[in-house]
Amino acid sequence: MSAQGQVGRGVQSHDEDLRLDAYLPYRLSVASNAVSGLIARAYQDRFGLTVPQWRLICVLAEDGGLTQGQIVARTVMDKVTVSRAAQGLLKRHLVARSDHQADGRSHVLALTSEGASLHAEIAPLALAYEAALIAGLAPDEVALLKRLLTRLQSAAGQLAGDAAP
Amino acid sequence: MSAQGQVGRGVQSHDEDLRLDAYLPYRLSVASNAVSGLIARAYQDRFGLTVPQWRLICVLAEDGGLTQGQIVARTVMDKVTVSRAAQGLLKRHLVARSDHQADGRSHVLALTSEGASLHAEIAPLALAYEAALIAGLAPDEVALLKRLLTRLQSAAGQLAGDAAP
DNA sequence: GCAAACTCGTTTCAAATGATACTAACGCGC
DNA sequence: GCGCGTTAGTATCATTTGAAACGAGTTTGC
Repeated sequence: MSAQGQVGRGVQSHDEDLRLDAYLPYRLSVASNAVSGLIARAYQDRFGLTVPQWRLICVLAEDGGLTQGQIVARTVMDKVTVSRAAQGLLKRHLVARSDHQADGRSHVLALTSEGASLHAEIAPLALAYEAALIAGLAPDEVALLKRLLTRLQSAAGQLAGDAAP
Repeated sequence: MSAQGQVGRGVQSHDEDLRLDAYLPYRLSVASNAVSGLIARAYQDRFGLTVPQWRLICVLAEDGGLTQGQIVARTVMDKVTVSRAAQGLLKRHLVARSDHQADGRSHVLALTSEGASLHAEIAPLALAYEAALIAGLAPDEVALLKRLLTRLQSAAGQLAGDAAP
C-alpha cells in the first residue's frame, strides 16, 4: 500500500506503452537466468557443487572463518539456504566447523585444506567464465554495468523495504 | 567438455583473484533477485498473478493470439511453465482458447476483454515500477544497461549451446 | 495409404526453495 | 540465580521448478 503511493501515481509516465522486450525487469531476469544457468551447470557437472555451496566456499576463501549469520549478511542468501549448503559441504569435508568460543549457539565455518584446494581449482574457471561472458565489451562498460546493477539492487531494496517495515 | 575448451584455458586471466562482490554473475543474480522479488510480490499481492502469468498477458496484449509454442519462443520460459500459467489464466477467464484451425494439437490463446482490461490496469503500474527503479540514472545509461544485458544473455546462450548440441 | 519419426501440450516425479515453527543458547533486568 | 525477550541455526511443510515420460496429432518416406 505504501508502494502504491511511491510508485502508482505522479510519475507522468512517458505513455510509451509496455513492451516486454524493452522492460528492464524482464531483461534483467532473462539475462540472469541465462548466466546463472550456465554457471550452475558448470559447477554442478564438474564439481558437484550447487551455487549456494560455491558462494559459501568463496566467502570463506576470501574472509576466513565466518559464522553462518555472517555468511547470510555477506551473500544475500536465505539462512535456510546457507544452513543446507553448509551441511552439504561438511559432509564432503570441504569445510570444518568449530564451536564459537563466545557463543554456544554459533559455530565458525572455515575451509579445510581440501576445500581450499578445490577453491583454488575452481576460481580460475569462474574467472574464465566471466571473461568469456564479457568478451567484446569495453572495460568501462563492464564497470558501469556492475555499478548499475548495484544501484538497481539497492533501489529495489528501498522500494521493497518501505512497503513492509 | 567443449566449454572446457572454450573457457578453461588460454584466456590469460588477469590473475586478479576472485572477489565475490565484483563477480559479475553474482552481481547479476543478486540484482535480478531483488528486482524480481519486488515485482513478483507486487503482482501477486494486488492482482493474484504470478510472473509467468503476467508475462503471458503481456505478450498476448502485444502480439494478439499466439500458441503456447510461440509464447515459449517469445518469452524464454519453459513450456511447462507456460502451460501452467495458461491454465491459471483460463480458469480466471482472463484468456480464451480456440482450436488452431490447421493443427489439432495446438490452441490459440488470446486475451478476453476482461484480460485486456486487467492488462490496461497493470501496465501503468509496471512502467511506474521501472521508472522508480531507474530513477537517478541517465537515459543513456539505461539504454546501455539493456544492451549489455541482452549481450550477456546471448553470450551465455552461446557458451551453453556449444557445450551440448 | 500407412508406419516411423517428430511436435504440441500435459502429466508426473524428484529436487530446490523459502516461509514458518521450533530448539537451544544468550543477555538483560531485577 | 531466574524469567523474559532475542538470536543462531535447524526442521517441517507447502509451493515452485524443470526434466523426463506420455498421449494425441501431424508430417515424411516409401
